[in-house]
Amino acid sequence: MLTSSEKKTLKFIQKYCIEKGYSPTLTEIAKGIGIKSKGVVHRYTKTLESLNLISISSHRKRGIVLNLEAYENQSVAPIIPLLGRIAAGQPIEAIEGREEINLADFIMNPDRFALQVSGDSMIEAGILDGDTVIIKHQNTAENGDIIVALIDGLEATLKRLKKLPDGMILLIPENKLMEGIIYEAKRIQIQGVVVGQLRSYQ
Amino acid sequence: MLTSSEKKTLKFIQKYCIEKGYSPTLTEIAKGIGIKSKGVVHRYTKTLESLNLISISSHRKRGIVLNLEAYENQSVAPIIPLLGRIAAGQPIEAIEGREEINLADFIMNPDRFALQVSGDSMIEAGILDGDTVIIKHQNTAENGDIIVALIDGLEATLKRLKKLPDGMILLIPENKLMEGIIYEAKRIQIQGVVVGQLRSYQ
DNA sequence: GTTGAATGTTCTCTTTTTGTTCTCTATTAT
DNA sequence: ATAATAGAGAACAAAAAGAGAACATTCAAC
Repeated sequence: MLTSSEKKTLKFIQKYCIEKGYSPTLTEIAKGIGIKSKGVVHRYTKTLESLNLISISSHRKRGIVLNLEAYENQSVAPIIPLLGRIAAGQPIEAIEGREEINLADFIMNPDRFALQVSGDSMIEAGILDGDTVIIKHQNTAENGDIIVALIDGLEATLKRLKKLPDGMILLIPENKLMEGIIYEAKRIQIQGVVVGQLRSYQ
Repeated sequence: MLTSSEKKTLKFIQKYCIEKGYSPTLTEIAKGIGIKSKGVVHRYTKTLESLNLISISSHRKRGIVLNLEAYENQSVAPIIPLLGRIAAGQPIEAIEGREEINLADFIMNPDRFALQVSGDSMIEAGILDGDTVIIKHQNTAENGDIIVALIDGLEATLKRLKKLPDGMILLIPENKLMEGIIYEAKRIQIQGVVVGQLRSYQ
């Protein structure tokens, strides 16, 4: 098990390598984790090396290499490091306060369930064929929510909700090729609201 | 059988480990369960150890490790039920075999990290401004992969990769309003490949 | 090549934090 | 009354964190 300083050191190295494409010097690490002694940093990196988390080319400057395979057991939690914000044409920008993203917080909750999306009707909302959407089970929704609606108790569909002033309900697909359809409110039963979406590229 | 204080202690340790990825100190536990004496906490952890619920590395700081048994009754796994497939105009179709989706399987793995996306350059690939992408850290990629590329060791960007026959590299944004740019291979450093994407609507 | 600044390595020392072991007291249930 | 459970807190042991000096090696500029 790593001590907290060692963990801090590893995180700093990881982040630095991702952002810059080369590894930091001991002094840079020291500054990065808020201490003054590079000797101490050397001790930490040696520990990380002995745990096979990094490799060090002896005496080489910026000679640290991340061992990408070896991050197991580091965290039991569904937590992945959130390194920052990426945009075209700029270095990766740090996001203050948030250093990791907890998938459990992000999506999990008792009243949630997942649905796999089939079809292209929500493509312009960034929900593609094959994506998984996380639904919060509830019977009401606000204008603009993306909902799972049951039409006539029979057909289920994923659409954006708009309540019309005359009490009718408009279900809008997010696809230029398709048109929204207006229903009497009593024909529509709201099954849940989309609270998350995820996609795997593997 | 556990006393209520011991139970409280175990729960706190479990929660702490899940959230932080490392174990709490005795003082942190004391504070967490609302008492002042770390000596008392030590007694509780010793009991938990004797019941094989946790393991303690003697004298090590943050040396507590959860034992698997302590885990299972806790339903800690990041699992949400996967109810089926939804498409416009049909009842929700059950997916056989898969009844739940494990976020850990889905996205987590040792060498992953997350980046928050800023900008619209990948909008037609369903990656919107503000989404989080899960990156697998690797230095090579295949044609068609969406990659984090470092240009000239300076600018970081998220683009689709195309290796041209003449050894040049084309980075393609997924946005009709933007154009791909061709670079010499040596200017481009691949930092990772997008393996997942997620979005929260909350 | 030679040189010098930058960087990595190896020490020793001190301080701080944390774990361990006690003893003492209070409360509660049987 | 007795035993079990809670808790406070002191005293000490050990680990971890950190400073910093001294030296070795690289590497780029000359």
